[in-house]
Amino acid sequence: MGIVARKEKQKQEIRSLILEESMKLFTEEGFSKVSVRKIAERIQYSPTTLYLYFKDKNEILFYCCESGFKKMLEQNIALGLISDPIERLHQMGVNYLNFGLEYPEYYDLMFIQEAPMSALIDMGAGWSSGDQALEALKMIVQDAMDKGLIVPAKVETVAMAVWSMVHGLVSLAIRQRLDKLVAAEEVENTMHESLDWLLKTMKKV
Amino acid sequence: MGIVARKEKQKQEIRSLILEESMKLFTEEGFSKVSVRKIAERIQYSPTTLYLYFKDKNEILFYCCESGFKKMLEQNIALGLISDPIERLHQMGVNYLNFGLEYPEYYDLMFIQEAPMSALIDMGAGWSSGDQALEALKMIVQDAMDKGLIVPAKVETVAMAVWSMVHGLVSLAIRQRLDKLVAAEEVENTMHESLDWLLKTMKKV
DNA sequence: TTGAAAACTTAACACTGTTAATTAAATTTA
DNA sequence: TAAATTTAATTAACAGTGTTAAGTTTTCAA
Repeated sequence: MGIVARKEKQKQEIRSLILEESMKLFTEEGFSKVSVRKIAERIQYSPTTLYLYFKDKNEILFYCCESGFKKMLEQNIALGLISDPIERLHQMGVNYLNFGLEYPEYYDLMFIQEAPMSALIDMGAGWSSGDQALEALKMIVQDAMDKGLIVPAKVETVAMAVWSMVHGLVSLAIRQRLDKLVAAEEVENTMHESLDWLLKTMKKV
Repeated sequence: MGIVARKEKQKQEIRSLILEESMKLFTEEGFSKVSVRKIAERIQYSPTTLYLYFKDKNEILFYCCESGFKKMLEQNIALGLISDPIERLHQMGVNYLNFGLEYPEYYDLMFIQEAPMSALIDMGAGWSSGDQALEALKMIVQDAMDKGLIVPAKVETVAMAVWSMVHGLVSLAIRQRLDKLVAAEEVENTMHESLDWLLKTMKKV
């Protein structure tokens, strides 16, 4: 059975090759410029070969997305060191903003485009990495409430509010909408001020 | 000079015809399905004729966007009747959520897609209708601060926070992300709860 | 009625995702 | 080892996209 294992390994290697090159194309040329043909050309295969390894383009995008989440979660490992829930939540928000502004193409894919979600539905799979991040958020909120740092409310409600706000900030920024509210060079600063404002405001006095 | 005026009028009529049919296509088939060829077919013109009336597709989308803003602003005329700034802000938020959930394709175009913004930059024009809505938001926030109903802060910071949150709610909902946090049938409800939570939280005690 | 200007269309380019049919390579069987 | 079978990859094609250049038809003034 060694031969069948090797074949499987080779198959996985080509899959990774496709995904790696896709993600390079991503960061280099942006979401809208990534095409099946371009990916194929880069890995020196015919475009249709990709369909032997992935159902369609959406599925490729989905897996790129997954790897974006890993990238994002890495930034959050240092968070455990912060004991104060509000401070931890704040740092989580700062990380979120920074990730979005530093890797806008990834962010676009992970939270704005519908392609990866369509793939997810087609595959009948779960949003494992995304769920993990949301679970972390809910736990912090719960923790803050348990310690009486914020006014009690439904955890999902508060988590949704916080997530929506940071997502709103990043997505409006990425899509050039925030510079309609403040001068372009002040956008990033004001984004952080808005986040600070939220956390200060929700903190029980 | 009557003849030149009539010609101009005819030209405007075809422009409107293009835009109207584009918007129908929009609400009927969704943003991603709108193509130059489909619009052309519907108005019984050749696809290339559209380029005699608009620079490119983005410009068409931009004007559709503008009309979306008009639709949105209409919902807000009754707002003037509410004297309490917080209550007014709340109702404005509710309207925003409702608009986004009722006309997701319009919302997509107005706040998520980058096409209309690219057109705006190409045209060197202003975001007149969008600016108007943002101005209204800032004024309410300022009013609330003047009346001592919320903690003083930079108006732009608070306005950005509020806008980002409602935009975050709508855009995450539209892109099927919120049902990762709450069951699909509870999404709309929880969205409103999150908005309520924000306004209750930011209200000075 | 002729000639210029305006309005519109046809043909084409360079792309896109995707499928069916075909060829080439690797592996198993006789 | 040679033939048969399975697997892997490719070519050709379809139906669609936005957009430009060149050609045609229509409109209107001299």
